[in-house]
Amino acid sequence: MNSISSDVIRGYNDTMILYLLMQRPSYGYEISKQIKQLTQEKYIIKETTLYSAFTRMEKNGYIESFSSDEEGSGKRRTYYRITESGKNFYKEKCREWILTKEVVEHFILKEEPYGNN
Amino acid sequence: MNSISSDVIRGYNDTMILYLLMQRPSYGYEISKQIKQLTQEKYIIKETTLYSAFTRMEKNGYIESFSSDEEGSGKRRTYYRITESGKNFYKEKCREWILTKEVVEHFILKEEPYGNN
DNA sequence: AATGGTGTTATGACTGTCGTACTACGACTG
DNA sequence: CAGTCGTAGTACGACAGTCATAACACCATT
Repeated sequence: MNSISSDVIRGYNDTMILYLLMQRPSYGYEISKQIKQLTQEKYIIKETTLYSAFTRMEKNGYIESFSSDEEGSGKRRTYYRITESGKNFYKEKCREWILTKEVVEHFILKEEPYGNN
Repeated sequence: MNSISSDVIRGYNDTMILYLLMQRPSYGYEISKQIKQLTQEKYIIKETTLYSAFTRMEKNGYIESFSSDEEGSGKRRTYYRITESGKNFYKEKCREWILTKEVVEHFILKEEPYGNN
């Protein structure tokens, strides 16, 4: 087992999604692909987690949805864009991450890279 | 607000507790004090969270409880010590933390220390 | 016609954390 | 000596985020 449990990443799903939405509006399937790629498959977000994050964050005013009235075909997608409030939330989360790192690292023992046991 | 939300630290409460139990057997109240001190009050674990972590981890075989038949007075305490299985779990969690850091940091923008906007 | 990739939604369960409240003992203090 | 503070733990029910499972729908390729 060398991937990441959800309890550990919990609380950063929103941050990840918002980070990607800060670059450009996007939709569920694309976001999930990007997370997979960026983390080299170390973290793969579950569909249900992703979509429920969307609805939660929309309810909180962090993102806004709009339909892709793309000229072309019938692929129905719901796009999301980040709001100002969402940007602020994201920045707060980034600050919180710095703190969290500090806190957690007090409780982590690093193994010797050339351990001899 | 400059402390840490529980969703973010969730999944590391166990790790923190186990870290402290690796140094010596201990009990709830002491553990909670130590976490508070070590993090300079940046993180304060809730009683209920702590004690439910104890019962969960004992059930999972990561820790064992024993009563303090301390010679002295009637202070009733339940001590816990870490098991071999608990040590392994802890080490796994440390490895996972390294991974998690890598993963999350892909999605974090660091603010310029001398930002000029 | 079947499969695989794209794209989303619904439902109900589970788990860890939390708020609130309570018990209990000892020591200090006004 | 009643009240408060620090120590130490437990009970209960609620809640939020994640998950497993499943289904729907369209398109392209085989």
